[in-house]
Amino acid sequence: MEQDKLREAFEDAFEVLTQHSVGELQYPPDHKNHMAFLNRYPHIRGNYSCCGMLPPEERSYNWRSLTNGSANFCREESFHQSLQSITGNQLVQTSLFQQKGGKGRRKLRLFEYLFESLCNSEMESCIQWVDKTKGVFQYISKNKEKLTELWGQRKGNRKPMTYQKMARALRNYVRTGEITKIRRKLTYQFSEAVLQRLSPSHFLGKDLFCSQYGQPDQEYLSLNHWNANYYGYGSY
DNA sequence: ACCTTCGGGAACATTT
DNA sequence: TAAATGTTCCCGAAGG
Repeated sequence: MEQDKLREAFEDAFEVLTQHSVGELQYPPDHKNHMAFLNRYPHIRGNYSCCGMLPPEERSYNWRSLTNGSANFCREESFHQSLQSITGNQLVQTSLFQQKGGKGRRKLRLFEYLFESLCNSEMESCIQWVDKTKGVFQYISKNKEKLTELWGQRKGNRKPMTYQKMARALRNYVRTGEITKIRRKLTYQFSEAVLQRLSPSHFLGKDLFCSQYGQPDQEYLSLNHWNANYYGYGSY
């Protein structure tokens, strides 16, 4: 009984944490890891509301829930403060290159794959940060096809993925506001809401979003304001 | 002129 | 079944 509760608590905590990271998810295989995890992050105790996540049965992965979730996440000061002890890398490494078996597994999305690649030093020759804090990144012209081919393989596409096709998918992101195109060759920018989801630690210390004085609805305004500046990257 | 990059329409496929 | 999320193909434009 006690073990079941502990296990549930861990699963909640792990999911909460990894939902704000990137990639496909997997529960660790044994209970030792559960315990080690909880000991390492005792502030995360399997409360979905601690970062605005819905319980699994209510959760949907559309854009609206993503932005709402990140807004709620930013309102939770205690969780915000707790995360200060976790680096972006730690968050990423918790779930990168992993798969969640069993319930609720979802597809890896392209922007998650891009973020994952940006955090992977082995992909530096293919894609790099231009301004990590603002989520601006750039494909490396010479090797970008390697990155796209790996994406295609990972998705198990019928035909090889190309930059042309990946860029087409990115333009869909531009339409939905998840990514903006920077007026610079091969350069894009994650939207702030996407960045918050992928790596909340990006925003630690940014009073723009996590201020205790901030109003929840302001996120959308600030998001627009933030994106409105994207033409200003001509100096890069 | 050529190549690369960009932008979008449209049909189609897969997953949730 | 419908919606979400790409994937694939195509065409034309812009810029170096």
